[in-house]
Amino acid sequence: MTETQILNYALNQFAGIDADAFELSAPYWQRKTYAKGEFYNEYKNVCKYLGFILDGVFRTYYIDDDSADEKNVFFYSKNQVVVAYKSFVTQTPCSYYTESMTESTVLYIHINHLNELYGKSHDWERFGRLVAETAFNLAMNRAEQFMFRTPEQRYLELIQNHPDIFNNVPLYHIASYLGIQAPSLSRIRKRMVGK
Amino acid sequence: MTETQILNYALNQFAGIDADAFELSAPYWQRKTYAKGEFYNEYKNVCKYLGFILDGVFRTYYIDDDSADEKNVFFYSKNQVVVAYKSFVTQTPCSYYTESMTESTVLYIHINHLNELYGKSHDWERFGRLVAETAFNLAMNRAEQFMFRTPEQRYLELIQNHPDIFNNVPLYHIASYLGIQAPSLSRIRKRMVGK
DNA sequence: TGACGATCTTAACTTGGGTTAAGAATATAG
DNA sequence: CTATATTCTTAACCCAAGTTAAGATCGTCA
Repeated sequence: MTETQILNYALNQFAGIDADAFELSAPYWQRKTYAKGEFYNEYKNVCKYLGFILDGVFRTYYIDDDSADEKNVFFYSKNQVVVAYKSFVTQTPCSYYTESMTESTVLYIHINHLNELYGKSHDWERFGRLVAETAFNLAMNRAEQFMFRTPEQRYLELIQNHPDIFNNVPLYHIASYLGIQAPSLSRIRKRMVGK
Repeated sequence: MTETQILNYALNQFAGIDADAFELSAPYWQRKTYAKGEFYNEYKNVCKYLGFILDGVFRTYYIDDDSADEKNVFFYSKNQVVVAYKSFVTQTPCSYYTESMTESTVLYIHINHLNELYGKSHDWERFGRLVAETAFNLAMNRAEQFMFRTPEQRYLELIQNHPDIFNNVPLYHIASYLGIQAPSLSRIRKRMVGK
């Protein structure tokens, strides 16, 4: 499959974008490769693009003023959308950094073109709504992980639900995502060997 | 001001709903009072109504299978929307309970009527989008509170940003919302006296 | 393959929340 | 205005995560 076909297929799966609707969007998608550590969007920048990950893993992280260290907020991997959602929909500066953690390839579309598509087709309107719901679910899941689960439970769920991320990301980044320090994650892993 | 005028004003503030658009919706709004402890929506029920709180405080909470105790997820108070958002937009059973914590008064609208309004007016379409954004912000803020702040910081921010809630809710419910036990909140409060 | 840098684990100690149960303070109703 | 229920605080003990620094392991590239 060509990259365009992959995108077509994925958009159809995600939001029922049909061949005609995809045709409308075809001229707008651009391709970009990211080096490891390259930013998708930076702190204080307005996010103008919505990206579809063909390959690679991205993370968005927060830099704490006091503690000065990075806290991972979201991971995004292959066949997922990468976007600084709030910044993108409100076109306001972002509070986070979003960077590529590996060599990555992305197809992306500009917000103006997306807005244009919203007006042209119900399929794309539905896509917009589903991206909104996805963003909400992402945020809500994150809140629930912290409100209802222990670090150990969060760790197990990550391995279960996102082995692709677990297998491609250093443990100290996993720890940060789980809301704990690297030594704590080591202890959790050690404790679990007995089970 | 009559209750309808209050609603009209609030909808205009929130989403720029103009007089004509409000007129369209007027026949659909219903009024209901809730006794303390009465449910707005229950676990496993599909949330069919979006409510506007004229007076009172609501909470949504989660019941943990293991620990068996309630965990407060959101508070909603006067002049805010109360709705089990995910259940409402997807019309699927809710994972939470949402109940009134005080005597409350609500104006509510059925999802079918709201969908009807979306088709009839751009003002109402915008309203729908803004409710979606509000829900996202609520969830994202909650995630951020847990990812980036200590329990003490969360406590201070709650007092700062939501004194109305702080003043109308027992401390053990605040503790649950902050993700800690009541004795821990007492310790935090004691620690803070010195500052 | 050998050396360097990156990553992961471990140890020792500190800190803060969890748990349980008792008691103090506050509200509420009779 | 007392009795009762509700809410809040305190105490004592436990346990998990934070912190810091050292050492082990792993990868990579010259």
